[in-house]
Amino acid sequence: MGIDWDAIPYFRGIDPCGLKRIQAAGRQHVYQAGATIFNEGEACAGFYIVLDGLVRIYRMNAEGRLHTLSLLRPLSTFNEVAAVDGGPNPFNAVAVTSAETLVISHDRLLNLMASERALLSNTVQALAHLNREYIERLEDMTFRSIPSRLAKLFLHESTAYADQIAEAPTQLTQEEIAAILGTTREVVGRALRGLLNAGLLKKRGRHIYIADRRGLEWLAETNTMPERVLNR
Amino acid sequence: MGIDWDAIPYFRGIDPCGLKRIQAAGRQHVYQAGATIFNEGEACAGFYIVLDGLVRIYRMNAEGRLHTLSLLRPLSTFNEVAAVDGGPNPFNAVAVTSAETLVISHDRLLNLMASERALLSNTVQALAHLNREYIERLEDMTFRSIPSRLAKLFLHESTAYADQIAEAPTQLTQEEIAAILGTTREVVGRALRGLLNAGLLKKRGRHIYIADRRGLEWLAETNTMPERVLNR
DNA sequence: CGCTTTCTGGAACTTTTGTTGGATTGAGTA
DNA sequence: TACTCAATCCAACAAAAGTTCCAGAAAGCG
Repeated sequence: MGIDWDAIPYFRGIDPCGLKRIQAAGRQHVYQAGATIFNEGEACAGFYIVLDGLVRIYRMNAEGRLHTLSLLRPLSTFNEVAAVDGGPNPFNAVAVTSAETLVISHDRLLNLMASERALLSNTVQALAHLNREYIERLEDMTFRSIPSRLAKLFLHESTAYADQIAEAPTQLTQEEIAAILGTTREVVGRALRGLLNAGLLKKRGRHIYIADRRGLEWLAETNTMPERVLNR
Repeated sequence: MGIDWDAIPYFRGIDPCGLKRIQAAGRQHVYQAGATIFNEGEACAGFYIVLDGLVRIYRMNAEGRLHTLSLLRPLSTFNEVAAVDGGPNPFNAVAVTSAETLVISHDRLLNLMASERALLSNTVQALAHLNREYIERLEDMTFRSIPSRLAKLFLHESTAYADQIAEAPTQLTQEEIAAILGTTREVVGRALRGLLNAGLLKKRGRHIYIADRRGLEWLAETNTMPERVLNR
């Protein structure tokens, strides 16, 4: 099956010939659910493209608590940093579901960047974008409370799927959410209860829906619970 | 006065002719102590090189608490992310002391990168490096306690100046340290007292010295106070 | 279906961090 | 020297986050 290269920012504007060389430089890998893709600190594993499945990028502290930096779906890329500078992998990667990836080694990536001008400048753009994301997350961790980060997560996940009023990151367990926010399950449960009580979220059966988008936005931005606005 | 271009990673390996063109593309700016260089969210201010003085890169939350992302000395660079993607500045920059900078606008930087191959690939490396730093700081914020972050800061600052056993970031006020760690002055004071009591740091007059490097490293890595090792 | 496993709800408690406010020190300056 | 301003110290308190524990609910499976 062909890959939709244009859906991956790194490969935009590269001619078919170049794409062929890139594909030839890559190796495909299949992972079972739960399989480790690579570990933090190990020698550079190369540049990865998720072709199928779900991949978790995470870090773990000494006590075993883990922080999910991202959950990646197909056509997302990861480990660009190590792939580019050849240093050790900056985080762990694991296949959440069974997954398939395309890997380009550090050496080959450098070669490709040397011959494909567009790849090089796309990489600059992509790295800049990544940087912005990290700065944002860093500020979330320093300035925002957990309810606020949770609100942000709901807003983000809901718009990611569709702009419907009601969608929500409901397939995520509290454990997963905790790992994303960098806290523990209990705390997430408490915060979730808080948002439900405040009327920002609503539960129907298993699923949680956004009840008050404005309120969530307020909470996400200001870190304070919105005054109970009962105008609806 | 000439600039030591080789001391700036971005410009390594560029021939004198290219350096001349780069310098020609830059504009020099002088700032008084306390002057704002640019603000977060504003249109891209370009690529900055600190030529003289001390520059603070920071973010601020709604309540006015500020988070110092870095304090930059001469020949450091900043705002590369916005300069490269042309987006809004991701943080604020202010001259702490009177300062001098060289600025290259987004447009000109793109032109230079188009003609100077080495600049382009150096930028990829530099952005990757920046990324690693942010990942590291993100993990510090998620996993480490304030005493632990403080220990890390002391270790980092002390080695930054010299590898002497006793140096310490003592010219920083508690207020400054608090902004770097993303907390408040009081908390820093308390943590500092804790490290002094634990015998990890020592105070002589105004200055604070590292008394037990091993202990600090332990604290920075494990987040737990080292058992009182009285073997000295 | 019954059993096991995973996920959730929620209370009670501890620890850490943030906040407030007053006392003290010390460097610089009139 | 006396005054002033900034930095520090420290205690007491408030709030947020982390921990422990147990009881139910739902999902998956033999």
